Amino acid sequence: MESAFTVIAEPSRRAILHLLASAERSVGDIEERLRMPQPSVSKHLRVLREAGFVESRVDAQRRLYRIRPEPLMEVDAWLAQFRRFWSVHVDALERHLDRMSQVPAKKGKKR
Amino acid sequence: MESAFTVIAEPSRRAILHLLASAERSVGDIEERLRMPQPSVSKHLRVLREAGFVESRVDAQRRLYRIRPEPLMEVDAWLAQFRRFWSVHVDALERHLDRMSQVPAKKGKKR
DNA sequence: CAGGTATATTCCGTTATAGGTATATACACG
DNA sequence: CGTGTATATACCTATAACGGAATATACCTG
Repeated sequence: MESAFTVIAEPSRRAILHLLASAERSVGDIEERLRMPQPSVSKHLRVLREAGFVESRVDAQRRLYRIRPEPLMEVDAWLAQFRRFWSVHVDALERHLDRMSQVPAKKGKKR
Repeated sequence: MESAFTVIAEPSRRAILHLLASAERSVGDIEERLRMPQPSVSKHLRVLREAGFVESRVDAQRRLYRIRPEPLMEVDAWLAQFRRFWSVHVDALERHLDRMSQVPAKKGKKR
């Protein structure tokens, strides 16, 4: 199977995923929003589907596609090993925000 | 310039980045740890360098390569739009771990 | 400056993939 | 059941990228 990384290497596929991030959409919907030929959309959706990024359900003649998170989580997990390279900046920002907000959050575990 | 996504689509390049995540390394070091021909290593390092993933410094005849976080941060930023798809599960895991750990962390903001 | 070590580059052949066009399948509805 | 709409697939071509082998460059040391 295609690796999650090679699948999202394609700009059109990232654009499709971006669209689906906000809502479930039909092929024709994607086609017109991205101004992309319909066979291209279908082909990219096939790749996305086979790699587990999306799933579809039938609605009359249309197929409605939506995000499946698993492969994206895999990418996220791979990225984890590098977060310490920029977490120092994030921590600095966090400290800054802590100083700014004078009301201490009682249950401070959630961001 | 090559997109950060296409650069990390290559398994050998992800392997190199993984190695560099733990320490700065020379080309020969990478070569033997990954059992990969030296020209391949150099060529992948060139791609990584030109895309901003790594930088090198000179140490006698050797070049020592280390991570630069910017392109990885870009990938991380792109992933952000999808986190809500699995954050519910992460929260569930977090609650589970909270229940498991009977000693409440006094300064619970850091993990 | 000669020889050795470390790394980079060039050249080449193979292969995978994206895009375009045409066509096929699926479903709805009169 | 025929026509229109929505989506999928097949076929083809061009191009880009990887890997391998050979070679070039850089730098150190005696």
